[in-house]
Order: sequence, then structure tokens, then C-alpha cells
Amino acid sequence: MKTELSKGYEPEQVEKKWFDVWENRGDFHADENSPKPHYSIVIPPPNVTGVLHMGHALNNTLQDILCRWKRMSGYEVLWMPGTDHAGIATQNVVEKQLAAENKDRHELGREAFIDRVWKWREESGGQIINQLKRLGASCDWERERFTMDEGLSKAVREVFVSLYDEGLIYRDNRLINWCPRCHTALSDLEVEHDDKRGNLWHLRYPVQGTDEYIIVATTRPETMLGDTAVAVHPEDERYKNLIGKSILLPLMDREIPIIADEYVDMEFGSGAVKITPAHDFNDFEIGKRHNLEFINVLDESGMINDNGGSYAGMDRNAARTKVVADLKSLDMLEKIDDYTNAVGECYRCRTTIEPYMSKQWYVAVKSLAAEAIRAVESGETRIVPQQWEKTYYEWMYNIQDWCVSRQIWWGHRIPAWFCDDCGKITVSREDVSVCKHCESTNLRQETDVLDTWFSSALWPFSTMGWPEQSKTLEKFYPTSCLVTGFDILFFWVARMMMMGTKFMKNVPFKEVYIHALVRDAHGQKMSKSKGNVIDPLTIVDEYGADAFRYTLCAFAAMGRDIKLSTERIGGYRNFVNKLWNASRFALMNLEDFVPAENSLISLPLSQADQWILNRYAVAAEEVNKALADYKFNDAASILYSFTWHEFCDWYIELSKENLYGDNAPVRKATQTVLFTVLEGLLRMLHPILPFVTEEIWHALPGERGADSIMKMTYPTTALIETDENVVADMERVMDVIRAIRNVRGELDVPPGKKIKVVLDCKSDSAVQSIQAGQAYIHSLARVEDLVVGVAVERPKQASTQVAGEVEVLIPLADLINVAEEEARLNKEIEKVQKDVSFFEKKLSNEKFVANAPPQVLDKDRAKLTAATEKREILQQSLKKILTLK
RNA sequence: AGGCACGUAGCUCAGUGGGAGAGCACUUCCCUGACACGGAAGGGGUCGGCGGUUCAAUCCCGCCCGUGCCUACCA
Repeated sequence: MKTELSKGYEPEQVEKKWFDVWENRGDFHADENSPKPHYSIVIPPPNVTGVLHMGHALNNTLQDILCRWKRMSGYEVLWMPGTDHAGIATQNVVEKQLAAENKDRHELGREAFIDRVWKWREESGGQIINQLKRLGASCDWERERFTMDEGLSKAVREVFVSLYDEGLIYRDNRLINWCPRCHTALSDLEVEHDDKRGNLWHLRYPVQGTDEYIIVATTRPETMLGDTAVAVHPEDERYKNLIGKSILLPLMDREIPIIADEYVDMEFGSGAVKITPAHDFNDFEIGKRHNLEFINVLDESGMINDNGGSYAGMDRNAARTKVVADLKSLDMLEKIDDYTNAVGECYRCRTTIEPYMSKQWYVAVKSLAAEAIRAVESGETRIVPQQWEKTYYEWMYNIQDWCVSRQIWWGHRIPAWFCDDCGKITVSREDVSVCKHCESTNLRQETDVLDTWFSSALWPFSTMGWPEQSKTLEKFYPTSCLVTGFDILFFWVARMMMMGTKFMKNVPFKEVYIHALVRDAHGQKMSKSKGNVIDPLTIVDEYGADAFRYTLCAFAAMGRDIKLSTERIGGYRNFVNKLWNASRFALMNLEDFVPAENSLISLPLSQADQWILNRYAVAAEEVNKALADYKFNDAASILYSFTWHEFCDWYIELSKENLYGDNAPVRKATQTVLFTVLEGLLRMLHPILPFVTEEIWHALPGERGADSIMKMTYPTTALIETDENVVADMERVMDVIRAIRNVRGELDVPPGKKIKVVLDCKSDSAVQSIQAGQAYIHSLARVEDLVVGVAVERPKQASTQVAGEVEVLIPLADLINVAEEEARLNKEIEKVQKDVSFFEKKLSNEKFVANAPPQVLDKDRAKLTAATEKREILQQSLKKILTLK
């Protein structure tokens, strides 16, 4: 199909058209039987509940750039897509729907509820997948997976049972993080700490048998209902005599001991601490050390239970208020201070977490972590940027056992059965109805499900068919690269490393590229509550997917934050439009052109042709290097400046001379170069700008057939060897053009006015290079009368500019204002004088001359000479000008 | 409390052991036959502060100030 380019680029239809073509034709499909080397990436599976946000846009754009680049570089590329069932998040969504119908999940019952979640998923889940497609994501969509798929669920069971059989999964009754709203345990990672302004309540606890008080401080006064001791430091002189005595716990009238424990900090507060072993992680440890009673005063919803005496049935917050009020009326409230401390919140619903005693399933991760550490230390997996390795190690070394059970319904149900007769547990890959210990049939399956991140941890191999030994695994595992944000380094990356090394005996990915997080233009995290969320699809609508992708690519290297501003996106929209129009220019001048193989050979290539071919080769080499090093921003800027500042600003302008001239072979040569460079440039840009490049590619002359540009090869090197001298000549001519333009600009010579220019050269070689390019000087600098030579006759009065070995003289007759020329010269002289002084000083430093490498010395000496000469010329010119006044 | 970053032009940020860069914004001129989402020419920075290493430091090292983030059980 052949397309014609409209006057301005219109992304909407172009994007829709090409994505459909690509997808329907199977252009993204990865063939596991391909003989080509493999390149594979698994997508960080977005939550089924998710809608596309900036983080996804960045993450997937970078992956797509890599995949398209590798695909064009001769690899068989698999980009594995899919979504995550997102246990708690998804359950919350459906529970909210139920709430709107005045129902709750318990009314429905487990099975009906799960059916409902599945139904929700069918109808409105996973919309994010279509949103990713609008960005151009070239995933192998035929392979789309879901963490609750049959296959992935099988993998989950296999892993769970294997770990259990090995003793690496166990059950224990401990203090865990409990979300009273989600009614489930959470792992330590799922608790987010946020500094909250609150109070520190100082309570008076009466010492039994005396009229003394011990003052204890707490941020959670309601927990005093479960106090079972007061602890002081063993060396604390203030309290030494009280150790072993007891307290009559106010409100509860319970006698609790005063104990000594080194955990207590004598400096803090009163130096005495109330101990609530069932509701505080520190107190839990102390409780175990001192054999204290563990009194749980909360229920699953965060209400005070029957252990809370008269407070039973109250919400924890109401109980706090009441406890404080009651203590005050008993004169047992010493004082209330303002206090800020970190409060743990549920990462899904923001409810304050309660430490809560309960029996949960754990993964013993020490041995898994050791292997995951080793894999990075050995270099089997490389983390980029490397600074993140330290963070990774730090966490792995201090890792705690992973609480994997959740008391929700949506997720992988733990494959464990409790026997009501012998009390033992049967864990099995297949559902069981008979206890394997006593053969009783009185079995109940565990109602808990697994942490969502348990199945995510298997993603790199479960999506490829494991535990079957699939061809996909054989071809594409380990994956080549994982692209992700640092916010899920522990949640996900670390756990995939543990599970991959454990079950595949091989790392899940060779490289991990960690990118920044996207924030708003002011550096604020985007959030609905702040109202500063920029919707990626709105951006795509307004600026086009390509411009948006280019922006993300150009921003990718920034430290931890990307401050996204719409102005920048607008800038890249302009860039896309520039490319579009440059292509239009080329096409207008290629109407009579037929591309041929090896067409550059034996053509009369002009100075400009050789120059752009040389620049093309440099850009091609550099962009490959940048992408190989994950320097996306470098790749973007290399291509930006090549496209705009070299190809458009210079080559296209220079080419007009040759295209419009009457020299047919030269015109043909220029057409060939224009075509070849543009065609290669489009291939270079395609990974970042897939849509616009595909559209233009199909408008190029020659037979494009049904093939996509993404099936072409990525440029890596020169199209043809160029003559360095000719390239240097072109640069010299360009310097002269710049010098003339500088004079014109500074002296306000009207753009339309043609001028006379004398170029007094220092050498014959300079003369030759300029003569070869004098037509360019005529057209680009608007010169009508050009004199070039060594020691040529100079105009009596002229504006003078120096471009390397060439003195650029513009007769004053053509100029408007002598005073302006004087000002311009003074400015130039001042500039060059700075250079002269700088190098004189440097070169007069004996130590520098003695120690610096010869190349540096030579370079600096040459610069001093050039600067000195330029200064002399300009000063003489200034003198002449002054005589005119 | 520990760890990790960051502090470069008005703004947002790249960058390197050898004379400071980009985009946007700004100034002047131009609707020149691809493009005003454009063209040409300019202005603007003691590269956070103080020391040290070096012939040479914006870059390496130390301290300080400021700003973010992550991890952590101080009631």
C-alpha cells in the first residue's frame, strides 16, 4: 500500500490503522522454533483492576523500544504480556460494588463471590491491555496470560507443595500486620509507614502496696487493656527497687508485674514502658522472653473483644477516646504531648494496621535469598543502574520470613487440608479428600489464599508453561531483561530471583533495568487525591503516541524522578512534525526517483552528500551503543539532533542547491542520498516512533509490499565509506556560512538583501574546499558576489569575521551601521581575548607543560595560536572602522 | 537512626579529570517555494559551601548546608 503525506502529521488515524495491521498480521508473534538468537522480556503484569497511568506508560514504552530495536537487530523477540489478579485490590473493587447493592461477600458465600469476581474480570477487567496497545506495545498478544490462569495456578501449587515438602513453608502463630478493613494479614512490605501527627499519652500506673505511680507513655492508649507488664531498664536507679513488684492496671483491675529488660531506653520518656505482648512487635518479643501473658483485646475488625472488659464491642478509635477520658477522671492521666510517629497503613486501603496475633503460613526465605544474592554477585543477573545492587543486597541480607497467607477469597487457595481427626495437615498438588496421615475423610481445606506476589514471583517461567518443559521455556528462558520501577524491587524482582534460581536453577533474567518514577511537573507524586494525575491517554489524544513515547524515552535517564511537563511533550510533538515535513520535502523531490540496490556506489557525491552520510554513520553507531547501555535519553538526543540539526537544518538546505540545479547526475546522486538517509533514519527512529515511521515508510518510493518497517534491519554502521577530507571541507564551508550569517544577524542586514563577500584564505587547501562548496555559500548565506582566494584583493572597508583559516570580509557598502560593526567587533575581540588569556596562562605554567600529556599540550598550543591570530585580525579591522568615524 | 540519591543557564534536566551542554522560556530579525508545531542570529551559569588529591577538578576524596526517597521495633 502506498500512502501520501498530508500537510501536517495527524496521529489519530495513523496510529489506529497501523496497530491493527501489525496485530492482525502477527508481526509481534515470537516463534519458538526460530533459528534466530532469542531476546525476551516478560511484562510487569499490570493489575486487572488497573487503568493506565504514567508509570505503566514509561515502563512499557521502554520495553517496547528495546523489543522493536532487538527485533530489527536480528533477534527472535518475545515480549510476554499479561495481567495480575491483584488479590486484595480486586477483591476490594468487587466488595465495593456489593456494598453499593447493600450486600457483602459473606451473604454471597465464597463460591458465588469468586464467580462474581471472575465475571467482573470478563466484563471490565484488564482494560489496561487495550490502553497499552494504544501506546504501540508490541507484545506477543496471542500469549497473554493471567496469574489465575489454569496453567499459572498449576505452577503456584507445584511451588507451594515443593517448598512445603522441603520444610521451607510452615505455619506459625505470631504477631502479624493485620488490616482491620481488608480482614487479612499482610506481609511487612505491604505496610506503608507514614508520619502522622498524634499524641503521646503519659499514664500513671499505681504500684501495688504503695502510693507511688510509675508513669508510662504510649501512642496507643487503648492497648493498655491488654497490658501484662511494665518494663524498666535493669540498671535504672529510679526503678531498681520496684522490679519484681507489681502494678494494679487501671480500668482493668488486673495485677501485672514490673519487669526488667534491656530493651528499655532509660533516656526516653519516663524510662518505663507498658508492655502489650499481643499488640506490639517489641512487646511481643519481651513477652516471650519473660513468659508474660498474651492478651488479645481486638477482633478481626479492630473492635475491642471480650478481653477488653467494659470496652468490649467498641471500635478501637472510640475505645481510645473512652480509655483516655476514663483515666483522666481517675486522675491517672499525667499529661498529653503532641507527638509525630510513623503509623503503619494498609497499602491497598490506607487503614491503620494493627499488630495482631494469628496463625499464618510462612515461606522460610533465608536459603532462597542466599541463592538470589549469589546470582547477582556472580553477575548472572546484572542490575542497571548498578547502584541498585546495593539496595537489593541490603534487603536480601536482612530478609525476614515471608507471610504468604491472606484471609481473603480472591486468589490461589492454599492447597492444604486440615484433618479434624488427627489434627495434621495434608498438602497436595491435587485436591484431596483423605488425610494422608490417618486416612480420615474429615478434611477441611485451608480457606486462606496466597499473597498475590507469590504468583507474580513465578511469572517469568509460569507464563512460559512451567512446570511443563515447554519449547517456549527452552527458547526464551532465562529472559534477557526485566524493565521495572524501583518501587517493586523487593515486592517482585527480589522474589522472582528467589523463585527462579530455586525452581529453574537459573536466573529469571540476565539484566534488570530499573527506571525512575513519573511525577508531575512540580515533582509531586501523582495521585487522585492531589488531583495532579495526568492521564497518558489524554496525552496520546492531544500529542500523539509517538511524541509521548519520545518524551518518555528522552526522560528515562533521570535519577529517581521524572517531572513530566506538557511543554516538553509539545516539544517532541513538534519534532515528530518536523520529521514528517522533512519527509514531505524528500518525497516531493523524489517523484522521479527509483531506488536501486547498492545505489550509492559510483555516484558523484557532493560535499553535502558525503557530510550527511558521515553524520549518519556516527548517529547509527552511537544510537546502538546508547540503547545497548540502556541510555534511552542519549538515544533520544542523538536522534533528535541528527534529525533536526543535521539532516533538516543543514542537509536539506544544502541539498536544494543540487536538487534544483541542472546537473542531472548530481541531482540523481543527491536524490539517492536524500532517499537513503531518510530511509535509514526512519529505521533508526522506529523503535521510539513506531507509528509515524511506519506511515512515512510506506510513502517512500520503491516497492514496500506488505512488509512493516519493523521487519527491516536496524542501522548500525555507515552506508558507504566517506572521504574524511570532503567531510572536513563541508564543515569548513558551514563555518563560513555561519560566520556570514553572524555578521548579517548582528548588523541587522535584512534577510532578503543579497551581499558581496570576500573570503581571504590562508592556504590553497582552504580555497579549494571553499570553492567546492561555494554554491552552498551563495544560497544559504544569501551571497550574490563571492570572491575566494589566498591574499585576494580586500575591500577597503569591511566587516570582518574569522572562520578558522578563512577571513570573511563583507564590504561596508553593504552594511547599514558602522557603530554596530564596532560593537560587534568589540564583542568578538572580548570573547577571543578571554581565550588568549586563558591559554597563555595555562601554557606559561611550567608544571603544566612538564606534566600534561603531549596531545593536550599540542591542542592547547594550537588553540592559543588560532585565538591570537583571530584577535589580531579583528583588532586591525576595528582600527580601520574607527578611522571611519 | 541507618542507607541511597540529588543540588549545573529563568524552568526541567543531561554531561565529562583537560577551554560548560540540551529542550523550553527570553531578545532581535524573517510567513525564503518541507515545516510559524517553522527559519536565522543572540543574551544568560564563580556547575550548593569549605577544604584535600592532581600539572589540571563541575567531575575523584573528606566535611558542611539544603532537598528527596528507601529501610528501621524507640514506648
